[in-house]
Amino acid sequence: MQETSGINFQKIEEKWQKKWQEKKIFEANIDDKKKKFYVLEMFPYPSGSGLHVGHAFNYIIGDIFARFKLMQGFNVLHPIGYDALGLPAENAAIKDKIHPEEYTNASIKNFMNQQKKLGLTYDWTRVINTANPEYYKWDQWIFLKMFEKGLVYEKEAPINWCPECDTIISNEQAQGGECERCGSKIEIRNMKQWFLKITDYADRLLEGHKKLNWPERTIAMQKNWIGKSYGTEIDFEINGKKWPVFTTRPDTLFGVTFMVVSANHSKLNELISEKQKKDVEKFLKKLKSVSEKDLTDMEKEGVFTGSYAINPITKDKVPVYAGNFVVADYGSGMVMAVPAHDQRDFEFAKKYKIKIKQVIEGKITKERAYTESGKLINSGNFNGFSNEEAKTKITDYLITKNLARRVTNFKLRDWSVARQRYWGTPIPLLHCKKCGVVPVDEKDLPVVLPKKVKFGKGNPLTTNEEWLNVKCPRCRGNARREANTLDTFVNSSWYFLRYCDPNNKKEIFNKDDVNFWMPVDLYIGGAEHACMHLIYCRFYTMFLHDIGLIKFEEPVPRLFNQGMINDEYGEKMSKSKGNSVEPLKVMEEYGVDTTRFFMMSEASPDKGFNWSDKGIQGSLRFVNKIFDTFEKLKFGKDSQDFLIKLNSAIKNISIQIEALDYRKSTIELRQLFDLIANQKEISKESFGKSLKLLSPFCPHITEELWEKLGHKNFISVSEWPKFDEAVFKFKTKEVDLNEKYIKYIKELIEKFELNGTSVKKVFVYVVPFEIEKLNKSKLIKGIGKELDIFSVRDEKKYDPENKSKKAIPGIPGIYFE
RNA sequence: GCGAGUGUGCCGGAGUGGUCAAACGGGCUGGACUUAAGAUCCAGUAGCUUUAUGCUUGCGAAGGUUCGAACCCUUUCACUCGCACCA
Repeated sequence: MQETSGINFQKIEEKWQKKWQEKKIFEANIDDKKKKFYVLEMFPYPSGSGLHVGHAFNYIIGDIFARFKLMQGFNVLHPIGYDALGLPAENAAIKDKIHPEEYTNASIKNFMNQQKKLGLTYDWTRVINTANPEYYKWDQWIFLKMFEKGLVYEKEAPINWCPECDTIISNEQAQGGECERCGSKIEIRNMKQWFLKITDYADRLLEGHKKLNWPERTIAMQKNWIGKSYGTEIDFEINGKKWPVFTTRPDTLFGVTFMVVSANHSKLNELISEKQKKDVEKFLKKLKSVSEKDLTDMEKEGVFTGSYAINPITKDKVPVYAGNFVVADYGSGMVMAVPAHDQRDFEFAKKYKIKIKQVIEGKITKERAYTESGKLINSGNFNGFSNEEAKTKITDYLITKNLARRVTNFKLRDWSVARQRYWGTPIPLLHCKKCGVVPVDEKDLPVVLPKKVKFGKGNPLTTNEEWLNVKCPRCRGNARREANTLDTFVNSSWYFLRYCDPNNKKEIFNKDDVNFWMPVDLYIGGAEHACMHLIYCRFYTMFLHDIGLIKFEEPVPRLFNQGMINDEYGEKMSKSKGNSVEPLKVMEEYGVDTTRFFMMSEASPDKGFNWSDKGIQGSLRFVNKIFDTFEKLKFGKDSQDFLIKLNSAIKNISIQIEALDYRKSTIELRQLFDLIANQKEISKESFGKSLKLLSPFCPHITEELWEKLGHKNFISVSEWPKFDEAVFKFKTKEVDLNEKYIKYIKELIEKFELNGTSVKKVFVYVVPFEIEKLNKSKLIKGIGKELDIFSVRDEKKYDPENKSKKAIPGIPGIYFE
């Protein structure tokens, strides 16, 4: 605590936090008389190191909104929980030689204690913990429902393997060829694995975007990730067999001079001739030595397979190459190459001296293919058509010959959900020798994680034989449990539903509760989840909707991405760099409210900022000054100036909080309290209103001063002040329009009178703020005509239909009678 | 390459057609208070002079629209973030 402040913030904080808790003012209950509002921050992964500034920032942003809505009279649900399962806990536990469960429970306890110090409006009766079998039971239950509906399947596929985490990870978690958790280079392995058929929902995930009030870049990222494209799948004949190839450019079919199959294609062997075998093997070996990450920067390379493909339309025979730049699991893993009109194919053709055949008019240079549109040439019957027309015509022609189909392709892959690690939700499936894969009976849920396992290399769950061996519910024979656990993103895909009814043991949730509180009216979290959690949770919600459990398809109509907080020099905070700021230490030193106010005044919540201790001094000054002002304040009558400021603050802050533009509110509050400090006297009521405006930002000190002001209720749940427009009519200061403007009006009048129109009266528009300040008589004198003044900001708002005021075309702001 | 942004004083950033040398913070300079420091308060912080509710210049750059542009349009440059060989 700063010695100089003289105010014991800690005492005030503890006092009010205790009172809030005792009176349960933040506990949510279903109440049909009030409108509900569900504010949610992304629940944390409880790591051993406790809260970092990013957490605090996240919670405070949500808390201010929740407090605002509470004061506006909404029935607010503002819960918190812990995303407790997952690899880091397991790894940390192994390192510390304790059980992941103990590690996690200790971390949660620590997190909760720290969160409670922030003065947040959480409803602590609704806390959830995903590591609790009562929670993950329902993960398993949903999984079985998906299994029932055919959305769960097992297949051998190339998957992302993280050697560091010793497990498979999903595409979403392996972006850029690096593990999302630990940053290790991802290996591609072929393994039999469990998938959720999220691709079934690809179209609806895209479609749903239209309904969402989300940051555009988040939507753009999701769209990009889902990657829908329309095209044509054309059959080429290779060695007497049909090979489909996906293209978005069927118009260039006459220009195909070679084919490229992915070097990772599962049927590559069928294409390799005896003669080329050695070359291909050499090439594949070389590729293996390069990680996927480096591959993206690599030059396009390939090797001739020895096979030729027959172009279905020209009957040309073109060589088939195996290449490093073709994605194995997109389309059919093979592309038709048109070097004249595709830059990649162009580079490849140059390198391997393959023929380039131009089929669209345009300039091809030494370095660049022609990728723009144009008229078709060298394309048989299709010459002369624009390439856009040709896309349709050629596709139609091929379809009549049964050589092609119109298809839609997605970049989105099915969600690989199985993890070969311990600290996750056990997959509720059994392997029976007779019956094959059998789902666990619903009544046997939850499948609880066995406590006794050996941690080390490999999957710990395979070390407990007692747990693994079970009877098959179908044939009563011997079966073994599926030893994989679910990706922890499964746990977080529906947790917001559980908050609505967190302790239900009989069902996943009470439908009435969920349909009352959901959807989440405001969801706040980091942008890094755009293509993971935020896609998964939409998928889960759609699924639960489809099986009739919930009425809505989109869980989060409004999303807010908070910015990052970096250190003073703009560097990302990290423990290893030693530049991280511990929010609780700062709060101990400066007080919670000061820190809250500081964080919100540094930058808009969506932008983030570079943390500097210097800045917090300013906020401390502000908070201290409020106490100081209160001591010196004389209560009496409000001045007009102050009433105007207070009411504009009420109006502005209400709008700003609604838009999560908190930074501007902190400025407004500074100005307001500065003005209060300069008032000779002020009414108690107005001071109270000012405190209310500050309350969401600085809840403890405003509670304290509210009490000192003589109130018996909590300011936190008092009524948000109302804006009084009547106050504004007192503005009277005079202002002149600029001389040039007057001159311009005069010139116009002259022009009109020269044309024979006599001008009797002029209508002038000014900005609303100026209208009461305008020196009208001076203006009339300047122009030499009678005039009316309009308070209109935008000339487009004028009513040109109103015949009595004739508008001069093209010239805003002046009207003649 | 594609997508989303950003560019204003010493710094963070307000301002999105007329209230504008530019809010509000921070920093710096000077002053008051103090034995001193801190805290607090006051003044200054683009240039010029006639020191003024003065003039000029100015909001990445260049054009344009307008009586009037940081704000609208066009071109351009720079930076940040995200995705990326998706055919």
